[in-house]
This record gives sequence, structure tokens and C-alpha cells, in this order.
Amino acid sequence: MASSRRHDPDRRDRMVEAAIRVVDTHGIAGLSHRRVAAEADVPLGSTTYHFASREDLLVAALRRISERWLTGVDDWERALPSDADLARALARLVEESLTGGRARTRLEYELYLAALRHDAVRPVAAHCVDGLTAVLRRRTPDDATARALAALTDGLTLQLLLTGRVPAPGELRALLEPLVGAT
Amino acid sequence: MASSRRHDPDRRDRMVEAAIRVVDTHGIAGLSHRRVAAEADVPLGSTTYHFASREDLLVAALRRISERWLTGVDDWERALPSDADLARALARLVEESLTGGRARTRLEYELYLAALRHDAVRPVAAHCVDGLTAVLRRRTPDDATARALAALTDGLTLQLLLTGRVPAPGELRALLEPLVGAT
Amino acid sequence: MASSRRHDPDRRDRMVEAAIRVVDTHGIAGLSHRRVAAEADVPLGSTTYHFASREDLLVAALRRISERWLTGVDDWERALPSDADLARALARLVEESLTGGRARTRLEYELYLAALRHDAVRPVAAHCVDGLTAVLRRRTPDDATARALAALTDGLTLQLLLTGRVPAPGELRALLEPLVGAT
Amino acid sequence: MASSRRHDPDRRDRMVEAAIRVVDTHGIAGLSHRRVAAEADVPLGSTTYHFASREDLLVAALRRISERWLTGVDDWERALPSDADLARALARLVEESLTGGRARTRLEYELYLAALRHDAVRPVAAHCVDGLTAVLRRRTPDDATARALAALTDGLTLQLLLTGRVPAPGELRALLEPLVGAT
DNA sequence: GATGAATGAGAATTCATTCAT
DNA sequence: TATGAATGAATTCTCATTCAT
Repeated sequence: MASSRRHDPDRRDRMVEAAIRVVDTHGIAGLSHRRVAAEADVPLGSTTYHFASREDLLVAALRRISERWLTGVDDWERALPSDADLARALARLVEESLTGGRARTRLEYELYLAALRHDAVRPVAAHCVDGLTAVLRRRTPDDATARALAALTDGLTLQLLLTGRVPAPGELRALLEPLVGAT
Repeated sequence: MASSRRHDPDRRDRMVEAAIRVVDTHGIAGLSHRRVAAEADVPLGSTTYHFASREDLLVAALRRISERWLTGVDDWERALPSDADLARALARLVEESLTGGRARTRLEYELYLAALRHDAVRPVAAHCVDGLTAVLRRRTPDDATARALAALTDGLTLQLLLTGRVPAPGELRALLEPLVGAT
Repeated sequence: MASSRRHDPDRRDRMVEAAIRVVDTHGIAGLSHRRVAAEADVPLGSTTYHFASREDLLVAALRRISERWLTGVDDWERALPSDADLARALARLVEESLTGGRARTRLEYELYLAALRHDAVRPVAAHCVDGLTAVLRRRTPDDATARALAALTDGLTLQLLLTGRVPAPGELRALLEPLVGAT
Repeated sequence: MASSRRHDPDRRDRMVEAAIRVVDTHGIAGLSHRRVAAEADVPLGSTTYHFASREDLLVAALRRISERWLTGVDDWERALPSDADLARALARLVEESLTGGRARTRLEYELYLAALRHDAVRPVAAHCVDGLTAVLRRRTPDDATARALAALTDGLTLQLLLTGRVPAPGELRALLEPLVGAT
């Protein structure tokens, strides 16, 4: 039974998932080998073996968070009808990220926060920004519009997350509209 | 002499400044009573006396940073000619925050994003958002435009900070333009 | 002297009561000037002014606890009919101290614990032991019986408090009986 | 060598002994990882590794003290002639715990009473009560008598410890007698 | 007299990391 | 290869006490 663990190819994976849960619960500052070990139910030595430093752990977790987020955005776009009202759709995306997926959204912005300090995390965060822009680009006439929409979306989400304000129905769409219509 | 330290009315103040420098140097995760004590050259006990918890320290630092930032934004707007091109002016503000005061901007966003984890910091961050919006409101025809501009400004600054991309001349102005003109 | 008390004459008293609540909540180890100050809603300096050392605070609190306990025992005996069954009455006293007044009883034994270490508390604890013996002596033919009953009562209460065992109806009376009947 | 300390299988054990000495010297309130580390001559980190919390330390100390005490009581009973006068023998046991091993007895009761505050210590203290009762049961006709004798012994020891009173020759035996004879 | 400020010691913990096995 | 043990630094926080006002 104990030796059955010898071949445990998912272990590293489970540790990454555990790390994400730890960041979710305790924040980035609260991510530690010990907590991950406890959360993944593996020995402490196992975490330091697979992730030599705390930063390795952090990057692995944030990388997965960002992959997941990008996949979500990609799926969202693919599910949109080709003639969808982009401002309306984006508004709904923001609203949902503040209600249904608030925890997940917070995680995403913690990634940004970490990137401000850790050089190793910067590319991961940049990849998120670029990924969102690329997805929006499929629906906009030019790069500039996609970039502006990505920035506005990010800014709105962050500000609403921080202020706790609940936007009135239609408010977000009205704010996004001018940029979409700028075609 | 030995007792010259005993009465020191500016001490609390100096500790707040020290805390800001500590966050600047070591990041939010590196903010500790010990480091502030060392940086402000006061005994450790003095920091815990004035700031019972680490969060108190964080809030005090963010409060000062945000006051300073809001004052800066306010001054910026007052110095603008009444017929200034708002999109151009805002674009320059963002550009300067990324070139001239990059370190400072990073610091601002770091404390700003700290609000995601620390409830006590939330109101201060919200105050920043509202403050910027109020200043912009003096130049916009309605609340919605001010809010959208504030969000776009925030989003652009953060994204450029993260990706390290340097916007082409005129690029930011072009992104902001559609919102300003949305009158 | 009179004028010194004019301002808030009950303050010292309130601090003692606060100290008792603190011991009740946090245990003797948790008794501190700060907690008493908070509990009594007085400035910290006020507690150190009236109780120069932590031990002063401790002794004052325990003295009042013991007074209160002795008064309770005294009242209990006075309320007993002169021909009461002493074993039965004592059994009920023990039972009540474990159910109704469990917190109070625990406080009493914390007093004993403190007395083992603090010389200043020893006399207070000894006074409790002697007081109970003296009260029982009014109902026993000789000193020896009173002493034995006091010891058995204390031992039973403590053991039941520690084991959490609930004595069967009549059990305690049966245990006490032989000593009472030793007349 | 430098690594001579690295493998040290008795270390945990020595720390428990050190903890007992610390409680003996400084009281329960004075038990700390730091003091145990100093007393056992091990690094501070080693104490927190083996005993994560102060309570763990306390429980380990009490557990050993109680084992030792129960063994002592067991030995005492085994060494008694089968026709020994139980009241006399118990009286001598109490007297010796107050003269020969007063410090040790104080230590025992201090850890014993710690159970009032610390839930984790409760079972160990309860085990002491039950153990003494079980040993006495070998010499008493029924459970009730054993329990009463255990309680009376405990109560007497504690009261004499607190008051510092020295019982007259034969006094304790006389107090215990009625319970033994209660067959 | 009363009290806010100050301070140095020490508390329990948590931790990343190293190392022997 | 994996991991339990070990360790020294650092963490936040609480505290009794002193002192200037």
C-alpha cells in the first residue's frame, strides 16, 4: 500500500491543484510547501523534491490558473454566435466573473499582483493579457480596438471587484459600446 | 540625550514613510514590523505599539500612497487648460506613469491589488477609484464617460506595466479617444 | 484622600471584577494588565497605576474569588435545616458545583493551581480550605471529621471536574456517608 | 563531526525530560519552546519540529509524569503485604509525598490542574484518577470505596500542600480509616 | 493623580531549505 | 528516487514595566 505510491505520476499534478487551492484560500503570500503538502496529502519532502523553491511552486500554480482562464475566455468566444453583440456579450462576461466566478476572478488578479514583483511570473501574466486581446481580436476590425477592449474589460472588472459596486443593468454594455462601435 | 528619543511626535509619520519604502523595496509580502523598525530607525516595539497588526501597517501605507496619488491626479487636472484634449492629456499621464515613475506606479498598483485579500484595504482602494473618476468627471459630459475613462486608464496602465510593452506614439490617445468623444 | 477618589471611586473595583472575568475566560496565564484594561474599559496606565505588578492583579482577583466562594458555602450551610442529612446536602453541593456553577468551580481550582507557584496566593488558597473546614465543623462532632469531609469534597469535585464523569444519583452521598457517620 | 548532532534518536525523549524540569523550575506558565530548547541543549527549531504547539509540550510532559506516578503507586501497592493496614499505608504514602517528594508532588498537581484549562490534557489527568482508583481497588471490597479513597487521598494531599500544615502523627490514618472500614 | 507613549524581551509559530538515509 | 528530520532565521504579536507629561 505504501509502496504503491512509488508510481504516482499524478502526484506533481495533484500538488499543483493543491497549490491553487492554497492560493485561493490563503493568498499568494500564504503559499508554502507545507500547506501544499497538507492540502495534497503528500509528505513535505515530496513538495520540495518536485518544486525546489517557493517560486517554482508559485509559477506552476499561476501558470495553470492562467491556462485555465484563457481556455475559459476562448470557450466563451467560440460559443458566441458570429453576429453577437460584442459589447453586450463582454458586459455579461464581466458580470459573471463578479458573481458566479468571483473567487476565480480574484485569483486571476492575484496573478497580476504577483507579476508586479516576480520576474518569473511576469511572462505568465503578459500571456494572459495577450491571450485575451487575441481572442477579442477575432471579433474586432483591428488590433487597437481589441487592445482597448481588453484593457477596459480588465479595468472595469478590477474596479468593480475592489469597490464592490454592483453595476446597473445595461451599464457595462453602455460603457463598452463606444469602443466596439469605434470600428 | 538618552531621553531625546522619548518624545518624538513625528515618529508615527516616519514609520508610515518607512513602510512605503519597505513595500517599494521588498514588496507587500516583505512588509513587516521588523523591516519598518529598521528602516525608520526605531525600536521594534515602537512599530507594534503604533500599528498593532501588519494590516494596520499596510492600511496606513496605502492610505498615504493613495492620498498622494489623488493629489497628483487632482493637480494634473487643475494644470490642464480648460480646452485641453482630454484623450491626449490622459495618454500622456499614463505614459509618464510608465516611464518617469514606473517604480512608483508599480508600488501604487501593488497596494491597490492588496485590497483583493485585505478587507481593511478595500475602502482605501475604492476611494482611489472614486477619486480618479471624480476628477475625470470635471472634464466629461456625464458620469458614465468618467467611469469608463477611469477604468480604461487603470486597465491600460496595469496591462502595460505587466507586459512591459511600450506603446507607440499616439497609440494610447487613439485608444482613449472613442470614449472621450462619446459625448 | 477623599478628593482623590472623587473621580470614579469604583474604578479599582471594576478592575478587579474585570480581572475575574479575564481569568475566567483566558485562565490565570492569560491575565494581563492589557486585557484587564480592555475588559474594564479603562486606560492601560490606570491598571498599572492601581496594580503595580501582574501579581498584584492576580492576588486581588483571587482574593475576591475566594471571598465569594466562602460566602457561598457559608450561605449554603445557613440555609440548611439544623437536622439536615449532611452527606446528602454535601453531595448536592458538589453536584451543583459541577452543573450549575461549573465555570465558578473551575475558577476556584485555578486559584489552587496558582497557589502552588505563587507564595502570595498561598494564604488565599489556605483560607479557602480552612473556611470550608470551619463551615463544616458547625455540623460535625469534631475537627477531624470536618477536615476529612472538606478534603473528600475537594477531591471528589476535582476528580469529577477532570474526568467529566457524571456521578450516578445517590453515588456521592454514599461516598460521603461513611465520614459523616463516623461521629 | 559537524553532523554528530544530525542523528539523535533520543532527542525527543530528552526534550520531554527537559520540559519536566522547566515546569518544575518555572511553573506551567513558564513552559516554553525556548526554555525547553535551552534546557535540552537543542536548537529552538528542533523543539517546534517535535512539538508543534506549547500544548503538545505540556501533554508530553504530563503524560510522562503521570506514567511515572502511576508506576510508583503500582509499585507501592505491590510492595505492601497482603494483610497491610490500608489506611496506615495510604497515610504514609501521603506523608511521604509531602515530605520526601514535596517538589515532585507539587509538579504532579500542577500538571494535573492544568487539565482544567487544556482539553488535550484532560484525558491524561483522567487516566491518573482512574489509575489510582484501579490500584486501590485491589485492596477494597468494592468500586465505591476505591473511588472514595482515591478522592480523599487527592483532596488531603492537595489541601496539605496548599496550607503547608503538617499533620499530627496518626491524624491522616484516622481520617482515612472510616472509608477503609466501610466494607 | 493619572495616562499615553515608549521599549526591550520574549512568546508561539511558520518557514524554506538542507541533508542523511 | 523520495522523504523524515533537522535547523536557523524570521514572522506577528503580547507583555510588564518605565517614564514624561
